Amino acid sequence: MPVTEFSGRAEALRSAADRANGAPAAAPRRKEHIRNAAEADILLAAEAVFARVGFSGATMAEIAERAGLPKANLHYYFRTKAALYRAVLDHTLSLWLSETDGIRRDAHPATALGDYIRAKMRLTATHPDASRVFANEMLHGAPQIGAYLRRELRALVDEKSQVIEHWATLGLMDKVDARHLFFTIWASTQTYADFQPQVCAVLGKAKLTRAEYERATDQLVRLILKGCGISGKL
Amino acid sequence: MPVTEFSGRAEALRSAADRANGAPAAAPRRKEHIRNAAEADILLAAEAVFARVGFSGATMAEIAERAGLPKANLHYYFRTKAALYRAVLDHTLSLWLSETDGIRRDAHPATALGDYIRAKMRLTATHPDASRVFANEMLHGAPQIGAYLRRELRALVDEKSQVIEHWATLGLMDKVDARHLFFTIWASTQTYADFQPQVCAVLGKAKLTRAEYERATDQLVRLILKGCGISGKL
DNA sequence: TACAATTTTGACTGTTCGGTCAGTTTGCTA
DNA sequence: TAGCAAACTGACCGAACAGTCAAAATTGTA
Repeated sequence: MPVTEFSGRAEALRSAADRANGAPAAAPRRKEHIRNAAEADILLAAEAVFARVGFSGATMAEIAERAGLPKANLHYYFRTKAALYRAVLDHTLSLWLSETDGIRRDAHPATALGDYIRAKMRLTATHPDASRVFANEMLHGAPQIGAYLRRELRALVDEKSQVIEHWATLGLMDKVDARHLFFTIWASTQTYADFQPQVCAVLGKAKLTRAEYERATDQLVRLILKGCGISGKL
Repeated sequence: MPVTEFSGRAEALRSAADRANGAPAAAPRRKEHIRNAAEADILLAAEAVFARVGFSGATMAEIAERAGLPKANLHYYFRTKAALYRAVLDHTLSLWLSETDGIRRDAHPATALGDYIRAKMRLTATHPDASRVFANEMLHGAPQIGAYLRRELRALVDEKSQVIEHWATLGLMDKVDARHLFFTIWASTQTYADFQPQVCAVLGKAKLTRAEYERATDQLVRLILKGCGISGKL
């Protein structure tokens, strides 16, 4: 679900570059795999570079080198650096959204919230660069995705907050401010990507191992469930 | 306690620019107020600009304009953009450190941790730009302050973690991984500065009010104390 | 007041980087 | 295989920017 799109029609037929650009008109179906492959390579390289040095710090030359093609070719697929950045952000946001599905009235908060935290942590572990690009955008005032946050994200959180309040009225958990609870969950999970140097320094490790992630996840789930007064199961 | 310093002698006599630079030799004591005032202005302006657009995005021209002096004058006080950035970071870190004083063996975890969280949140509310500059540095791999993290910060956290483990053996709280608990506290508080656009968007507010900060603080203190099995008081 | 050191400043420079363009190559179709 | 559109590329350009410099102004002091 790209942020920068307003219609929604025939989306599958248009490429990420099309969406981000305005772009060189529809390709005759067959050659699309070339486009798709090239775009995927570029997006991956761009994500890594944007994550490490931010938007202004990134150079098209470095992204090109990392993607293994000449700079001019980058500009063939993505007209401007800004367009490429938007495409990376769009790609990232589509990852972020789908995780809240388990938060439904008929679920039990222990499993629903526990699974949500676990899923969020897994995403952080598997896509740290995506997390960092997102964090960077946020840090700089969210100029690109501010509208998306106020629309889609806010609506989603409103809906899920009602579910949580419902659980509270059923006595399944304490009355909490659900929105601030989300902030806490998001922050506590993403910090393992965004602040990785700090985490590694304090733990005295060169990198975060699978085991360390599990340790962090277990403790966080326990802390938050207990903190919200959610008992073991059922 | 500046990070980039190794000696420690006669520190009060040397200015921030000296420390960051290598610098134009000691001034004859008397005129120092000019230096200090200018440096303070510049650091304030630089913090704001670095926070908004990051290191690479910031221009010396913009910082100069914001500080109300010509660009060349900036370079008189801080030789390079990198030196200025370091000075801002140093200034920020000195804020960050002193907050853990209340975490001592003879304190009760309810007050010690509660006060710590409250202090951290207050710092976030009063110095959001400092938080953002720090976050930015972290996000980009902490090239400047990595050594500091591995030395001072790690030692500090090791020490405080022992205190928390001690509390657990006394039965005052659950056995938790103290280091991960710190990560959670840091992330959950700083998110109100670093991810402010997201927070505001979800809450449907243009800016975070004093009341909203208090609401967030109260909930976070309650959540974490209860989550760690720390009972009301005494 | 004369002087020396510090501070201030506008003008200038070399470099880096986003973006363009004209021309070539490649892949598909008839 | 001819023809055409898409994909690719090296060379180039102009703007933005960090950093320099030489000279002027200010400040403290003897």
